[in-house]
Amino acid sequence: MRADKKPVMNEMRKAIPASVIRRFPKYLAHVQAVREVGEVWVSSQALALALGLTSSTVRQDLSHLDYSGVSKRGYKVEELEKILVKVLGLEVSRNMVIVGAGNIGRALALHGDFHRKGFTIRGIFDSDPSLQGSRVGGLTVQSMDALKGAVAGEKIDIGVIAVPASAAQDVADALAKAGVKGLLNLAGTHVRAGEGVAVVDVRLVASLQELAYAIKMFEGE
Amino acid sequence: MRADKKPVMNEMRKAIPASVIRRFPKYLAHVQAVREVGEVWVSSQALALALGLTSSTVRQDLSHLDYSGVSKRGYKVEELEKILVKVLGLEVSRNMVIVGAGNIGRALALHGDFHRKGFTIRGIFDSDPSLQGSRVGGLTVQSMDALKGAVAGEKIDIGVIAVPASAAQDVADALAKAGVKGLLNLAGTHVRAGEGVAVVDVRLVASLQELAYAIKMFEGE
DNA sequence: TAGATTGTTAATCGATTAACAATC
DNA sequence: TAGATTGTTAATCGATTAACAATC
Repeated sequence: MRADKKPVMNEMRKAIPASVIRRFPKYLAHVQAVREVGEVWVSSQALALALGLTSSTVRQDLSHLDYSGVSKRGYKVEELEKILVKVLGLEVSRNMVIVGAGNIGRALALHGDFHRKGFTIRGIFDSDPSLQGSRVGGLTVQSMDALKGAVAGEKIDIGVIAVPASAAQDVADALAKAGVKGLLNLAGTHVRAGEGVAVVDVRLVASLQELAYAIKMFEGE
Repeated sequence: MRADKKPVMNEMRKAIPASVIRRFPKYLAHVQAVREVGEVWVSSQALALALGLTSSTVRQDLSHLDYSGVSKRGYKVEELEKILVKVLGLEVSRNMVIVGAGNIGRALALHGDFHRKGFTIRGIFDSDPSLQGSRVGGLTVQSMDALKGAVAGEKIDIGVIAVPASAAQDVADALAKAGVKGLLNLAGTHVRAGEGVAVVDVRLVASLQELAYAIKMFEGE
């Protein structure tokens, strides 16, 4: 005996599948590139070719958006960009902190692209006292004790895990406890996070291992 | 009228699905971690819990390997590690070059983890003359003209694309022409490569945008 | 107009999950 | 031995592709 479904689903749009959401950033990057080159229209064919998909997949994906293309012409580049930005929630810019001031952590802190795309790094932290106090771009490496206050005080949404695998789960826990809502995990291990904290893995070594497999296959075992 | 299938498929093992191959690095990382901690056996349950999978998925995945677990005990950590290393083709170490000596390129060049995992960076290249000649760890930034010779001379298997999106396809073409068999793409755009060249994307900005979506959803639109 | 391209439905394909006999 | 865990088959679920009427 289950509870009935809501009799009227007012304004209830069905969720967009994760597989589709993961492709949206690719569409967005392409659409921004062609806009800068002055294109006004882009077809599902052209998108498919540029992104290594089928036009059928493209049309299916874009049908989840609150925007329709035009027969015979395709999608208006400017409109498509606008709606993708909106769906992904990119009109608001997000603040991040990085935990781990090794090579990777420091590089990410210096990487201008993130800021340009609306993700601003507000702090960098490391448990190693010998790194604390050193400068990384405009930031100073702080101790882990300072994490909680910074996240609360500066409205930090995203924590970046740039520490060795052995420390990754502890850092994830500390970031979640400090109140971030998303974790970007560059450590090679899986980290668990509670309800209300999203985790996305950046597969650095894993991607190289994937390549190693592909290369081995090419070589014919 | 098609050609008949080979009547006898001697030693023909069916290909392992890409979805499974992408999970193998995660299994491997975990198995190495628990080995270092002294564990001898690991069950599909334990693996599932640690990696955020179901035990059913774990058993399906591992059934593609040329190794069987043991009823009541699970999988032998040491054996599982060995077979995963073998399947992924990680007994041979691979040489890489990095194209792009910006923050990300330099950080990857300095990142010791890759070497430790069997991926050694043999050169770093940039088209910007003001960067050429500068030192990055033990390497000197070289011009793009030097790329072809280096790849041929040093048996380079993998090229890392660490340039802005606008240059990514050109760099991919240059690397493929120079003879690499795999591309690790850190630029935000899709790159195409011919037959015999594998491409794996590292989703840096895309992952942040995925997080932005998840965070927007938590916040309730 | 004629032709090209969308949005959508249906078909196919593949991946995940459930279930359970075999087994140590 | 009894109980726990594997390997595998079958069922389910979801994602991709094909096809085509609607349309500008």
